[in-house]
Amino acid sequence: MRHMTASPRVRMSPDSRREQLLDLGVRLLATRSIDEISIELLAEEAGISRGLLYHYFGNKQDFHRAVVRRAADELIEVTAPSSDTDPLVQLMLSLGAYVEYVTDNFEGYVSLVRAAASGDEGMREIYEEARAALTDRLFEVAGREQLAALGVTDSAATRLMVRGWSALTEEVVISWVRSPAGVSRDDLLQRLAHGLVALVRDPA
Amino acid sequence: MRHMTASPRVRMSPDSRREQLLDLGVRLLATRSIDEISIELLAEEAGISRGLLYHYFGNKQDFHRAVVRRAADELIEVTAPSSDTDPLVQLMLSLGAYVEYVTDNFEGYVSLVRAAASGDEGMREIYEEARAALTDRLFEVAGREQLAALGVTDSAATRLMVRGWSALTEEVVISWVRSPAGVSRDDLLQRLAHGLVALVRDPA
DNA sequence: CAGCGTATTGAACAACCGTCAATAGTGCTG
DNA sequence: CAGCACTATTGACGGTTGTTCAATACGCTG
Repeated sequence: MRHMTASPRVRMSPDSRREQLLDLGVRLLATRSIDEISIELLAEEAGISRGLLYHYFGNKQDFHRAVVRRAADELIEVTAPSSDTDPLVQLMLSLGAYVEYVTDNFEGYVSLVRAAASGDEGMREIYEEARAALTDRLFEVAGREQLAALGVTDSAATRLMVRGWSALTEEVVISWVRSPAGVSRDDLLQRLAHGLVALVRDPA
Repeated sequence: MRHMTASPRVRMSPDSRREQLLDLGVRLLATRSIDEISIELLAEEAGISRGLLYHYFGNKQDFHRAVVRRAADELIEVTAPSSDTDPLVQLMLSLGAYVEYVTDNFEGYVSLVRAAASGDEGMREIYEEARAALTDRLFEVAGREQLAALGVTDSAATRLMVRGWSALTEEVVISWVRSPAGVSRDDLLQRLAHGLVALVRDPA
């Protein structure tokens, strides 16, 4: 039963206030889509006036972008690459961490993906960066030689398919978490990992 | 130079009025995202009052859904399956038609995909149906035996990967149309088609 | 051409975004 | 410890857009 006491006025340091608002934004993202987070709602939930938000973020769009960026950063951090030498093992581990994140953080993750697909250009840019960060590191650890050994060469077509695989993975994992339908976690990871290799391998 | 004459009041039959509004909605979708189509804008563009829209559609959400449903139906119709017997040829032809549609109708298509990813549940439902219609027919024409010959059996895992392949195809085609980066149309189609087969084939 | 059904309007209300001058915490200074 | 300055914070205001509803007028019918 909070909110009963309309505390008079709390003056915080700009940093902690900003932090508080961003955290709250990410937390709210688990319950509603990004554009259901109105300034109105956020201000009330944070116990501040609407006007204050504009002291920290230029406008609603800016705030939304900042929230999404933070959520994306969390995702990237949590699914950080391990230090295994075998690129396929590496891939499986990363995928596993990713699946775990989506599982534990389902609603929030869905909101993140949705936000990325919104009309806003800057929003999509943020998400593109995050996606790139997630996939690029998979290829960085595997040297050019190791990739060649798998029948993979770097090319525009390859990059295109990797991008596609990202979209596939998102869709499949979200769908799987919603209803696994008897598909085991290991099977899922196997198919995704092998899928990437198959999609990216040079045509015979 | 329309809009100069604020024609006094035109009384149309409910059917043609509804049609006009939906068509206009789809047309506007080529220029802006779905939620940039405000009632305000639409009413002005259609030369009617804002209030009238509520005579035909319950609210903005309903109208947006109707517009997206219509756009999705157009896509399905345009990429209708041919009558070739070889499922792989069939797939290539369908994919070709799809790529052509996206090319000719780029902005509108992007808006459609974005709308589908919006927060609205009903919106996504509409899009899910459309996606299912697009992929299901690929598998219907190929009989169970033909699929078996390709090493494919129907299962939850298969359906999951098909769904993922849809997302992949969307992403890849949109990305390719934006910047082909030297990848030929044939190469694109080849990779998508082979990709589907590889993703869906039973694990060795 | 009068009358009727209903397509259509426009005013009114609500919710929300964004701005800005005024207010009041907080730390510093003498 | 009192006063001061800095600035975080507020609240009221104007503008846009979604939604409702009683009043209006178009076009058909007898």
